[in-house]
Amino acid sequence: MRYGARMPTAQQPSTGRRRNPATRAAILGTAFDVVAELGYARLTIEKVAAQAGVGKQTIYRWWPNKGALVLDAVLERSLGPGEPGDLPDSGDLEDDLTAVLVATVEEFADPAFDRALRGLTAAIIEDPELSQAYRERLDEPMRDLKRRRLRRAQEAGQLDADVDLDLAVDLIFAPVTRRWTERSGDLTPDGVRAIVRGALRGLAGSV
Amino acid sequence: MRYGARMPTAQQPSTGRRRNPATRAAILGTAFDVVAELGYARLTIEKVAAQAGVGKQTIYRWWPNKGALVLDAVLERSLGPGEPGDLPDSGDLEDDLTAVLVATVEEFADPAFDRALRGLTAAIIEDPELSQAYRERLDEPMRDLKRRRLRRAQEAGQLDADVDLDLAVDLIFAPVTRRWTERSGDLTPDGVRAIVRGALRGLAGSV
DNA sequence: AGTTGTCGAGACGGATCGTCTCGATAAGAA
DNA sequence: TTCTTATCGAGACGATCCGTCTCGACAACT
Repeated sequence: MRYGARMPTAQQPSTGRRRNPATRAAILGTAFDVVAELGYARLTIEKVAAQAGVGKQTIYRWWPNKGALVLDAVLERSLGPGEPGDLPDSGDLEDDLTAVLVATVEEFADPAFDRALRGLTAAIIEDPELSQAYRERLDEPMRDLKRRRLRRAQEAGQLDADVDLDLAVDLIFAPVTRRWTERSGDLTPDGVRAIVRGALRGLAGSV
Repeated sequence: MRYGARMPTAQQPSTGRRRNPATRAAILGTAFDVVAELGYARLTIEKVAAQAGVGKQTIYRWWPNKGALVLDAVLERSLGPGEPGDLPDSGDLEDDLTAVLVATVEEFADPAFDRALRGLTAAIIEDPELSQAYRERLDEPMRDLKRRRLRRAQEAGQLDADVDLDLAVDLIFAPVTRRWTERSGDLTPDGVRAIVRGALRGLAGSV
């Protein structure tokens, strides 16, 4: 299964009827709704097709499987048309990172978004190709924003100059993701701030 | 679906034929093999039953669904009969944590174990009840070992006395899990050591 | 000897899979 | 315009798997 070859964004051939953007939008919108309501395991192509008022073949023509469909659905819905802007930069790194993570946790609190993202995550874990597509289209762009904010912090002298930025991103953001996926651990604003503070100051800072 | 009520460890009634432990073992062993070969999505109860030489009903009698079956299969195979011993304590916290994480990464390198654990993780993300069972039977016991090691480090003055141990566990272990699930990031011994060092010293340690 | 629960086997109706074909339609090419 | 090509909705198809149910054999305790 190759992603990117017959993906929904494949280029048009020179002749023939063109793809209907409204159909694409209806499919992705319905796919998001279904995964948000039933989760990934109980999402079926037939259900999406019927609920979107679309033939099954129309879905199979553009997406190789459930995972690719859900990835596009989540991308379309969560990111929307706008370019992702930079992370906040108030001058206080700890405050800014906490704000970003609190906003993330608030998104998880929306049951529809929570279930949709869980569905996508479950699909990604088992499918290396989908995982790569996710990385390139969602994770890596977000990571880039985080790295940029951290680099500014280094320039401002708020972060050690020699720390690897990918390590820093993982240290700060991975604990929140873990608490979310495993449904255990403190995800309140205070708990999130403690993670940021711990990552910045270190667990053995005063010894 | 209630886990723990008709789980495989339910107590025997006073009379009637007893459950065959060999049958249970055959089912769990086959379930592990199947999820290790095909992954969770393509594992079916029918396949496990046929391959284990067992009636479908025998599986449905003891496990409510795929997820519960795979959880037991992984628990049985990975933990085995022995009690999980304590984490190493050489006196050097950084070395010990690095060793534990390197061992974890080496387990991920076994394709069978990798796929089985991915299958279980995918199931857990979408099923709150299964996630709770996983937490109680696998995650929390492991977490306890980690907390104990960290507490000894506090007593030895190698860790700040006021840090929350659950926060510490997440900071140290979550980054490795993230790199594994998303298949991106440095999982070499050096990369793992960098995570431990970063968590202990902090990203803004010398500013 | 009687009771009770487990076991392997497989039938069952239903859901969904992914492929295939159909007739209608739209858009560029000749 | 006319022809060619691709998309669209609809649904038939054989296949797999779901979860439930029933059967006859068997084992363990009363």
